[in-house]
Amino acid sequence: MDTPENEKRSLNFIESIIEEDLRENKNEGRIHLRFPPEPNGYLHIGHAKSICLNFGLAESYNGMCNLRFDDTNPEKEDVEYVDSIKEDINWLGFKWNDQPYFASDYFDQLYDWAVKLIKDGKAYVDDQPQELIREQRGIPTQAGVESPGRKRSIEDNIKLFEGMKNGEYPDGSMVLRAKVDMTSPNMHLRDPIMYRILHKEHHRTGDKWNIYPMYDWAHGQSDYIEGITHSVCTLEFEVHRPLYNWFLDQIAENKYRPRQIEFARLNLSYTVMSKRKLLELVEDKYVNAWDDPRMPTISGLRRRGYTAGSIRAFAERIGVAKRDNVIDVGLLEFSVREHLNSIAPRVFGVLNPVKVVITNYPEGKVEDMELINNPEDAEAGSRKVPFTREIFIERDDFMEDAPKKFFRMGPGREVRLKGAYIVKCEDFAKDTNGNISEIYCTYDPDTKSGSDSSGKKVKGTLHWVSATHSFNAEVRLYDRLFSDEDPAGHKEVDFKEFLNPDSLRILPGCKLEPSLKDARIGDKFQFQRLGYFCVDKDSTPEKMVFNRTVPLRDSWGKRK
RNA sequence: UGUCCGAUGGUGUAACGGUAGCACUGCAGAUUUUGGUUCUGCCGGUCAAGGUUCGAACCCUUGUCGGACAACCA
Repeated sequence: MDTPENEKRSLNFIESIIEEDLRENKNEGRIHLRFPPEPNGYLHIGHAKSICLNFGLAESYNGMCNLRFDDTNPEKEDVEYVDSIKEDINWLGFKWNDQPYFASDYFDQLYDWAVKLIKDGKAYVDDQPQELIREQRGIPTQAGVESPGRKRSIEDNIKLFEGMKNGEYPDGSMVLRAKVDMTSPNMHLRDPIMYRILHKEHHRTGDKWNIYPMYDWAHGQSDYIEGITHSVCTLEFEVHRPLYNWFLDQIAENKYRPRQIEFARLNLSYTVMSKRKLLELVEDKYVNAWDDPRMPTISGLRRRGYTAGSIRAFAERIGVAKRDNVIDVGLLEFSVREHLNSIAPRVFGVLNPVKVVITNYPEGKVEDMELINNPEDAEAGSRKVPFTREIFIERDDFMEDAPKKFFRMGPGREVRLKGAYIVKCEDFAKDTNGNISEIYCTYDPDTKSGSDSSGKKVKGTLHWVSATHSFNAEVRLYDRLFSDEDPAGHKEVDFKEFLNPDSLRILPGCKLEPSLKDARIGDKFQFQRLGYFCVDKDSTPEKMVFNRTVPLRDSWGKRK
């Protein structure tokens, strides 16, 4: 702190590698990363970890980070996804170097390099059926057998490969394979497929190509073209690294090589993180959309009310390493609360209202009570909230037979109405079903907030809204989408079996203080004593809709 | 019977051969006109066995456990 020159910030293993490279002046000291999403789905919190890592590394080491779309599979990819991905990265607050890059921009170069490999005797066309190729590959514990295509002449290979490119052959009829080693214990080195035939329109190259490169043939080469120095990816690509390096060695013209570094992907408790499963939830309508506030997508979290800052703080807190990990979803919630606590204006909203009549308060009288907007932020100022004879309080804040530790309202008890008066409960009424229908209180005029001369001390303070000035709104309460800690971790049980039936509760008749009428979509508030809420995009001038981002910590509710 | 990777409190993550620290969670207390925030304290950990060393979470060996790899997906 005061001795920064002596203090060594602890580094994660990737930072250690980078600093060592810097010391050795590798790549003339350039630091250049990339975030390479496939545009086949929406980004989720796991991607956020990767985004914060890559762009964050570029920021802290004065380097650059490219956004590159890994768009080599037109069967799954779509512009809808590239747009959402750009939006999400922007929203998180990161700037990519230059324009977004696309692997599809390198198709010509990739093709030329493939031809070079053929000419070098390092690649060949295989026209065997897919099943045969798979069989010949063998299994991890047992070597594969070589394809007859390996013996084809260079001339024939060139001709066939050209034919593939020109669309002379049907889908699946042949592939281009690298000639590496069918006996390698690493499956990825057993003559991996470089190109497949796909007569499919690509969202950027149109119908120009009838063949598309595979991931392994596209990725490292793209890194090379862009001058990437550190190619950071997740652990499942670790076994690809020898192939990544092999391909680079075939095409590189100097000693520069991008270096692939793998880290452990994020797992969150009570959450599924695979794109396939998230897509299934959307397509089969288990949730309403990709940005459903229950989704772990960046767009879902944004709509839920999460701030970019809280997600970045979360990513910082969870760290980066190579061991498998499951982060408690509570840590993500902690991160939003922490941020929202410092910035969210406090307001009154009653979710489950019950009417209180203050019998000794004059009918028709309105007092504007001065309420602090945010005790954490002196700049936030204050606002006026109207107080009247009839108000609403939270149904949960009243108990007919209240235990000793219950600090709220009950027959004969005194509580403070925050920012207003201390009231005493004198009586209550029930409807025919036995539910409390009205509560009758008296107030003490000497206890007005800010000018209390009574000397009274009470245990409980309640939020409230004026029955005549508040307005109705819909509030949506969210709970975790899955009831199991690891919904995707059960071999015998489909993850959808663990869907929480109460993940969304809609409260149609909530009562909000009048100042909230001016709130706009995305605005965030602390509904005092309840939690953090934001205005949902479903809001209309007639009916406002609020999402509960996260409840406040509740040491009372936990105890019960 | 294959190759690669990993193993530090309940959960994450540091310690780079020299006092096992930090965050979240949990528990206890203080403050509080939010049972919020803030503050204080506490509980709790190096997978196992050998070896190297004055000294090992860290280096070596063996074992155990976990993960990844057998799409014309990325």
